[in-house]
Amino acid sequence: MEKTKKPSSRDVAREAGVSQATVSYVLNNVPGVKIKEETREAVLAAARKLNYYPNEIARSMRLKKAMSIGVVSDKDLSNFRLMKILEGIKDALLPKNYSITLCFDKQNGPIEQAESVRYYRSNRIEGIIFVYTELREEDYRYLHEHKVPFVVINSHQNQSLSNQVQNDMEQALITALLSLKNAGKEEVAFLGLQDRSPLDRRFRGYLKALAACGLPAEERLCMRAPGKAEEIEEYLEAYYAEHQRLPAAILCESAGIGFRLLRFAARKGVTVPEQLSVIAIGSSRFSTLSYPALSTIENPLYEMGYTGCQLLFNLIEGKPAQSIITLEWRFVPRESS
Amino acid sequence: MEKTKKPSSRDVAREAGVSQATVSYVLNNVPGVKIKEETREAVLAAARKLNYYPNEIARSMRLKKAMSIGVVSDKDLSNFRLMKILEGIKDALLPKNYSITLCFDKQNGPIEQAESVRYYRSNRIEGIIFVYTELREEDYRYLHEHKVPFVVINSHQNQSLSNQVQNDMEQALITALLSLKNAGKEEVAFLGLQDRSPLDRRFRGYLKALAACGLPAEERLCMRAPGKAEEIEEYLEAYYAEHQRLPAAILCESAGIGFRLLRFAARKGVTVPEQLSVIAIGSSRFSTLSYPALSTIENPLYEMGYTGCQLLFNLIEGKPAQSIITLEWRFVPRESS
DNA sequence: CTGAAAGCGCTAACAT
DNA sequence: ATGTTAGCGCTTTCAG
Repeated sequence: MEKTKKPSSRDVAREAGVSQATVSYVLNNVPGVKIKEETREAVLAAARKLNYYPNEIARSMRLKKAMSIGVVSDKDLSNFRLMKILEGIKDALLPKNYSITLCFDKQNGPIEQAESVRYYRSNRIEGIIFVYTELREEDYRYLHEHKVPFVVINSHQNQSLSNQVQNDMEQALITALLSLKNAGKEEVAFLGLQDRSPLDRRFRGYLKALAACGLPAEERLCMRAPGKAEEIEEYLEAYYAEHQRLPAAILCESAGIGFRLLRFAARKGVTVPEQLSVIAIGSSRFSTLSYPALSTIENPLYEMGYTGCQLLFNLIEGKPAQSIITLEWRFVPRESS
Repeated sequence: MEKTKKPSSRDVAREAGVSQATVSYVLNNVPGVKIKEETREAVLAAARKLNYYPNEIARSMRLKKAMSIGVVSDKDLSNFRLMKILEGIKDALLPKNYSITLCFDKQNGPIEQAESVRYYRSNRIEGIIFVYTELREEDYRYLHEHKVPFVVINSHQNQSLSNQVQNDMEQALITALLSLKNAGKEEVAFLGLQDRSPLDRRFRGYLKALAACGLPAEERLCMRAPGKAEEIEEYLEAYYAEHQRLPAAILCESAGIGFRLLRFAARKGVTVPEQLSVIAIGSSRFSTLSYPALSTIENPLYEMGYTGCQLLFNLIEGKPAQSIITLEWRFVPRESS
């Protein structure tokens, strides 16, 4: 692929018979600089004739702005989440002509060696959006100390840390439980994994919503499986063997777990939603494709991306801004409840 | 976020008591340039002391290399595909220290106005990877004419066009059909959409594999639904009403359609795989989460990304390279067949 | 209203 | 073995 030399603003200037400065003025519509209509036309014509497009790298260099922001995700995140969030980020970026640089941070190493942070130090990006389940506290500290503009978009964070797009699922949770209650299902269990501190918030939300709805909270209804999500069907098997039945309704910690519960119910011949109502917390592009379609409580992914990005720009531009933003989840009933 | 001025190579030079050139030499390990161990140490020490990291923008500018490639996807693509491909691209990029710039092209407009192409013209990226179901022929022409380094990664393309990572599913298809035949299912239908020229290849592959396996091809077995994927259950309803039964085995055009067929079967009380075997063409992260888990014929997404990226680099660097690469699909049996 | 000139941070001849 | 120097393509004072 031979490099056909691209014209520079200098070439355009020569072609139009003006100076380079003038070219810059008209092409950027620099405010406060008046250009005679005649010269402006000449420049535009020359640019078109030569097929000129400004070199963004040179521009970046001069302006000392990378014109790009980095987006990182820990790989465990469902792709659906990330893509939806990316769409939101992109739309927020569009009017600014910024681009998205995808970063792939290794999860284990110290954050100062993460690709995203290296990119920032090298001026390749102006800020970082972490789409993480959880950013370690030491990483927060590091980023703050080094004045790296960043925001964290997540749905699991327990504490209210700064630079964060948070979300509130309490109301949606109550709406969901109420719909169960109205359907006569007074016995609502929670199914999740034991060792998942990032998702604890969901369990606590469940407990809180239970109380708000006047529903009983019993030990038997807290189904916390040991091990990994892949093994949850074994847990259900054991639970079923012990209790000889499933609760009337089960709220699942994640969509993945919801699907597995659906699998289990189908295997056991438990009909959903007649004998068992299932609702999962979290979005999935598969929700409408399972049988029955999975009712979910969804986080506003697109909006999280959009606002997160705006937050980041406020940080980059040093504008005063509230550094924690909260968005609402919503209950989307489908066939399984 | 106040900009704490970052040190430049000049600062490092001053600190180490050497020239800027020397700094560049040691930091880049320029081949053919010998530096006294002593000075090298001094430079390294100074860099560490000042917390110096080279400004990649300036470097890009000088080198006339953007150090980034653009990746575009038409939004209809399942996210799973894209993410897997991105991982492959990333790994191919890693040793080169190139980054990924995500581009979002509008699907309808002319390609010369697409973001990816604009980024290329502006020197923000050095080449483009299109993860497209189909790139229009006029777009191919445009890209070639303007000498834009690009490759297309897709699984649907009918014709053998250049700069493409292709794939061959014939063998995998035969393996799948054979496994059906061995299970006594001699009647294998194809379920897909009518108006989907990009996916026609799959249908033709089915026909070919059928012949190769000595299986009959009947009109009744070609289930081509009108309308969109969302409406396929209605089509199945009609088909069922007309024939009073489903074929013994059905090969689905895509994973999404496979899931919908599973839904339909569950609703009708048709047991899978006993009464009906289901196999879908395409990868999905939900294959293991449906009930029963969906057997699929999967394309080598990661490898497609990886090789696609290498192909692109050959183009960028002007190396001679075969411009069409073919990778093999593979059959992954699960519970539904 | 427009031009001349400086310089962003880096690399690579070319000198020494 | 290292230093000098000249730009890369752009924006932006500062003059005119």
